[in-house]
Amino acid sequence: MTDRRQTPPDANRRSEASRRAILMAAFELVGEVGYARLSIEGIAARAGVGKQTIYRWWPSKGAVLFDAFLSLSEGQEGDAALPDTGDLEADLKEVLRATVAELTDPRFDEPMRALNTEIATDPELAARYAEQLEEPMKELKKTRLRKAQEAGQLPADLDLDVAVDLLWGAVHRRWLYRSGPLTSDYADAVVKTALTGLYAR
Amino acid sequence: MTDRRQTPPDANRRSEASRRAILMAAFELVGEVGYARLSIEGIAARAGVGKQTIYRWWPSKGAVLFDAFLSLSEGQEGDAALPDTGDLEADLKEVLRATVAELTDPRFDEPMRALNTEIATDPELAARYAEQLEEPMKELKKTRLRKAQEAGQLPADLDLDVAVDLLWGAVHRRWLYRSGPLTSDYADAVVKTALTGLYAR
Amino acid sequence: MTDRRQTPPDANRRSEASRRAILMAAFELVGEVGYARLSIEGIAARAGVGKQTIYRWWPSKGAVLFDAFLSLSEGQEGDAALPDTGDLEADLKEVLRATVAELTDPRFDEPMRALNTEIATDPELAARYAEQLEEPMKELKKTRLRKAQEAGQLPADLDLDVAVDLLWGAVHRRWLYRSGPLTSDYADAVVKTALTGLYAR
Amino acid sequence: MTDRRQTPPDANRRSEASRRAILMAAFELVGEVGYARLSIEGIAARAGVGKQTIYRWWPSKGAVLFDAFLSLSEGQEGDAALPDTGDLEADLKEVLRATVAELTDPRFDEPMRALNTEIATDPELAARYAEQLEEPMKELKKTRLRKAQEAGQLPADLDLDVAVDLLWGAVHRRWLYRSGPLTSDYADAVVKTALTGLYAR
DNA sequence: TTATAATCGAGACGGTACGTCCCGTCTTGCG
DNA sequence: CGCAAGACGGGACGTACCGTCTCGATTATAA
Repeated sequence: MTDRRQTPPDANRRSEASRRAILMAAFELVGEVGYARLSIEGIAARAGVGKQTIYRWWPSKGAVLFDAFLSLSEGQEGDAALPDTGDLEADLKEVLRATVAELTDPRFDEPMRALNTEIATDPELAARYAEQLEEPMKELKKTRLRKAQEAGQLPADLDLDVAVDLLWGAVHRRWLYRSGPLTSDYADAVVKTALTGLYAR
Repeated sequence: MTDRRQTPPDANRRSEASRRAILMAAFELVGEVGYARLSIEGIAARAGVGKQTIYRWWPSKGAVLFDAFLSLSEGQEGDAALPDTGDLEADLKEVLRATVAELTDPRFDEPMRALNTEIATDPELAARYAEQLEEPMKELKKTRLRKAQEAGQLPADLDLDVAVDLLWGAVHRRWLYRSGPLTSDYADAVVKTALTGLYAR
Repeated sequence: MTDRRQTPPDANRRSEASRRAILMAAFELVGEVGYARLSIEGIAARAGVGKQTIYRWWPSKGAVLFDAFLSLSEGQEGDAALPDTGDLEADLKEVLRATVAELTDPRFDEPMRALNTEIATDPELAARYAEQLEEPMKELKKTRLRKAQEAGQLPADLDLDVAVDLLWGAVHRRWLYRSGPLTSDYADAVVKTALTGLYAR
Repeated sequence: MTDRRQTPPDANRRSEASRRAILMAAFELVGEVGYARLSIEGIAARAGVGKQTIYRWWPSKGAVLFDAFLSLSEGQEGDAALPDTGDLEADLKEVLRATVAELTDPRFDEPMRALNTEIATDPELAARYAEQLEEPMKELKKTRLRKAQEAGQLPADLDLDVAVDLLWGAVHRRWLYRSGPLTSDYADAVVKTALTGLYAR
C-alpha cells in the first residue's frame, strides 16, 4: 500500500547533512535578502550542495522554506500546553503577548512573512502547513478554551473555531498589514474586548 | 509637492489608452497565471505596449497590480456609507456577508491574494494601500460603530480599531489561510460572537 | 605489462554479458541520437547497467564507442586480403567501391562519423584506432600495391603511403564533408585518375 | 521574398561590438580548452555578454565558431588567385605547402579540428561551410587547373573535382588522422605523385 | 564449504552547462 | 517627447549528465 509516483527518490540514501545544510541556508538567506530574492541557486551555493539535490527532495522554494520552519519547531513541542491558572483572561493575555513577541522578533519577521505569502498562494503547501503546524497549535488553544467551557466560564454552545479566529485573527491582521502598533497592550485589548464583547452592558 | 527625482515624466503627455490597457492586462493575467508568474514582459505583450511605458510610470509589478485594483474600485465609492438601520448586529452581518461574498468570488480571489501577499512584503506599497483603500474603508466601518456608540449600544471607551480588527480579522484570516469554510453563516457567527463576547453571562 | 594505477579491475571477474550489452547499447544509441547526444547515462540505462560498470572499464564515451566498432569488425578479418586478379585498376576499383558502399550504408554512416570526429579530437584514441583498425587495413592495401610494384606495374620508388592517401583520402574527404555525390563512378574515377596521373600524355 | 521564420531578430539593431567580442572569445577559447570544453556559457562570460545575445544570433556553438573562422578570412580574399608561373607542378607544390603550414600552425590546429568535427556532424553547417569557405577556395584551385588544361598540360576531359580531391584529400587526411608526418616534403610528394600518376611508365 | 572480496544494479551526491524566461536599461524610428 | 519595439548584460530557472561515491545483492575464487 505504498503508492509512490514514478521513480521515487530513495529516502534511505538521503544525505542528512545536505538536508540540514539546505534548510539552514534557506532560513538564513530569507532573513538576509527576503523571500523575493531568495533563490534555489543561492540556497544551493550557500549550503554547498548541487541544485539537483534540492530539486530531488523539494518541489519549490516555498516547500524548502516550510521545512526549514518545521525543523525549527521540531522537538520543542511534545507535551506542550497553554498555561491554565484558572484565570482565562490572564492566561490568554500571556499567550497573545507571546504571539506578539514572536511576530515582532526581527529574526522571525521576514521569514514568517515569506512563509505566509507562500501559504496564501500555494494550496498544497497551505494544507501541509495547516496539518503540521497550524492545527496542532489551534488544538492547544481550543483545549484551553474547552477547559474554560467546562468550568462554566464560556457558554457551552460557543464555536471555539470562531473564538480562536477572533483572538488570533486580530493580532495576525495587524502584524501582516502593519495596520497599527503591535504591542502587549494591543494583545491585552484584543483579549479583553473579545471576552466581554463589543456591546455595552 | 515638487520633490521628484531627475526629470519627471510629463504626466500630461501620458497615454490614457496605454494606461488602461496595462491595468486591464495586469488584472487579467494575474487571474490567469497567478502573481508569481505575472511578468512585466507579459503585461506589456498582452497590452500591446512597450516595456518602457510600464517602467516609466510604475516602479514594480506590484504597483501596477495595485493600480489595477484602484481603478476597479474607482467611481463606485464617492459618498458610500455602511448601512445603518439602527440594528447594529443586522447591519454588521450584512456588511461582513458582503465581504465574504467578495472574497469568495473566484474572479477576485487570485488577484486579491496576490495583492495581499505583495502588501505584506512591500512596506511602501502597504502604505499606499493603507492610505488609498484600507483607511477609507476602515473609516466607514468606524463611522458606523461610532453611531452605535453615540446611541449607547457600544461603550464609550471601546477602541474602535480593535473592534474592527476583531470582526474583519477573523474573516480575513479564514480566507487567506483557507482554514475553514468561509460562508454567510460564518460571518454571522463572527458578528454575534464579537458583539456579545466569549464570556458566558 | 603491469603498470596499472591503483588496484586494477580484475578482468577475470568482468561480466561478459554487461560488456556486450554496453557495446550494443552504445552502437544503437549513437545511430539514434548522434554522437553529441550520446551519454554514458543513456548507455547505462539502455544496457540495464550501473554507470560505474562503464566507468570501471572505459575512460570515455569515445572509448566505449570505439570498442563497439572493434567488436563489430571482430572475427571477420583473420586472413583477409585484397583481391589480386593481376589487373590492378580493376582490383582497386572493386575495393574502393566497397569502401564507398560501406560509407554510404545508413546504418554505419552516423556511428562512423562519430568515431571519426572523436579520433580527430582525441590523440590517445587515435593511436588505438591507428594500431587496431587503420594499420591492419592499410597494410592490406600496401601489400596489394607492393605486388603490383614487384610486377613492374608501379615504379619501385613509389611511396606507398602517399599512394594510399591519394586513393582513400579523396573518397574519405568526399564522404566526411559531403562535398559531392559518393558513388561507384566516383570511386572508379579516383582510381583511374590516380593511376594515370593528372598530366596529359 | 524575404521569407523569415517566426519573429526574426532585427539585424539592424544588432550590436557590432558584441558580435565581434563573441567571435573573438570563441576563437580564443577553442584554442585554450578545446572544442569539447568550449561552452556558450564560457564564450558569453569571456565576451562580457549575456548568453541570450549568443542564442539570439546563432543556433549552436558550432555556428559561432564557424563565424569566428569566417571573420578571420574576411577581407583578405577579394581578388585572390593561386600562383600561376606556368609551371604547374611548382605552383601546386607552393599552394599545398601553404596548406600544410596552416594546418600545422598550432594556433589554428585545435580550432580547425573543432570546425571539422562540427561540419562532419551538422549538415546544415556543412552546407554553409561549403558555400562560404570551401567552394570559393575550390573554385580558385579549379581555375588554376583549368588554365593548365587550356595550356594543354592537363587532358581536356579531366574531372577537376576529382583532381582537387586527390591533391587536398591526401593532405587533409594525413592532418586529420595524424597518420603520418605532415611536412613540405609530403606536400611535394603528393603533388608529384598525383601529377604523374602511380603507374610506372 | 564457507568466508571474503570484487563486480554488479542502482542511484544520491557536488558540480557544470544547457537553453529559456524575465529583469531593468538603453537605443531606434514613428507620430 | 511619448510611444512600440526589441536588443542588451545579467540572474535564475529547472533539466541533463558528468564522474565519484556509497549501498546491498550476487558471484566466483582461495581458505
